Amino acid sequence: MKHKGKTNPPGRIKIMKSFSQLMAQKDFHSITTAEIAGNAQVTEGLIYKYFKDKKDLLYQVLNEHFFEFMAKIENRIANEITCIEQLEVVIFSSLESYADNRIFSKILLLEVRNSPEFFNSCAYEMARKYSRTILEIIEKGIKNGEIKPDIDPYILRKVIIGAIEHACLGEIIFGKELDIDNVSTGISNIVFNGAKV
Amino acid sequence: MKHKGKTNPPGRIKIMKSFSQLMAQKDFHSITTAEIAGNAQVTEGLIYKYFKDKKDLLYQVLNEHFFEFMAKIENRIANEITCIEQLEVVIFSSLESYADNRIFSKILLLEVRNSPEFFNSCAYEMARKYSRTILEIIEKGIKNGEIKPDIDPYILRKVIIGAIEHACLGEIIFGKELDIDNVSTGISNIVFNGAKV
DNA sequence: TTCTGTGAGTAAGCATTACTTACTCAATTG
DNA sequence: CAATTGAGTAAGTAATGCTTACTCACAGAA
Repeated sequence: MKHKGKTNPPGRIKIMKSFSQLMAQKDFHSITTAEIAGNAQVTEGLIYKYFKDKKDLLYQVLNEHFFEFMAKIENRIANEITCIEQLEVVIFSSLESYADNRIFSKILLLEVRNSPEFFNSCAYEMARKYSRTILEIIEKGIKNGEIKPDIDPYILRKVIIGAIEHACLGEIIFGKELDIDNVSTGISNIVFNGAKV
Repeated sequence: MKHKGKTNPPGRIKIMKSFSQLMAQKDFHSITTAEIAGNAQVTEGLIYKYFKDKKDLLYQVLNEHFFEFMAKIENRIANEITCIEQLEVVIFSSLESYADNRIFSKILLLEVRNSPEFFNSCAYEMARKYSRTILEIIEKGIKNGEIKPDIDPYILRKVIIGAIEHACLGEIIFGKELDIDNVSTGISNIVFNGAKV
């Protein structure tokens, strides 16, 4: 019998917690279902009552984190007036969220992208929304004259998201400390003012 | 008996070719050793004569591609005089290489980063070299007055590499066509001249 | 020529792992 | 109280990555 998603039984919660803990220690593929179950003090079979497969568990954990991430960012954007300031807030908040939620960033930036199923998942819808938000701010900024009219908004978005994600990779992979203020103002400075003298 | 690496027997070549073909079709984890061997018309056991494990095969294929990648970039850099032009060449050539070598970019940007062993591999050494080259150009550009002195070279590098990699992800994941000229001049324009009016 | 060592390649098995099936038990609900 | 439903379990299965013990061909030394 499959889980309908109406309730949230303790077993389901324990499994997700256990899995999150393990994700902090090692990569997805080297985590076994036996390990997840053992760590959650549940039997292996129960995992498959609540999750289609191991990857579905990954996506659902990711999704939970994504909600918080988006809520925080959208709140902060609402407090800014100019488009440049809004983009600066996106850069800062993204870095901050990635930095103090290692599991989230690890899953999103390293684990899910290689499996095609992800792009049909609920978590991917959130990612698109985030991306769309950034594009809309850029387009608004071009219209109201804050951003140069000859800039391609899609490319500017690529630069911004790319910079954010790459800045976090070092942190995630090597556990390096990330100076969020420094890096976020650094990125903003380059992207908005340019590096050339 | 383990392979010493002195010769390059036909079986080894067939295995690498077969694996590359399969990587073009699906992701690493859903390729089985049986499939690799079958496609190469070799027995499964032979894989483990030439490669430590499945991942080692992945790294060795990646490494081969990396050599060409680096050779091309270094050649082109040598033809440019100013640092800005050199960085523009790095951006253009990276996009070009990623775009017309899907397997290489797929492996490097999607498959290897999540496994810690990669960072002890030979291929990772190449990646570091690439990264170091970019940093050195930036530092030279700051010294000779082409690049603003208040720019943090590490952050500028993050922005450049991040933009390149993110621009390629869409291509790799969704098979979208990438307008290399347009994207590379777009990235250069933003990074060097800034997006703000 | 014969002997010997070595590298290429194979066949069959082993251990682990993701996932399934058929079940129990307790709690609701009509 | 009977019936149904959801939480949880125990034991298995198929498949997959990897290992082991082997054969065969052949190049060079004696």
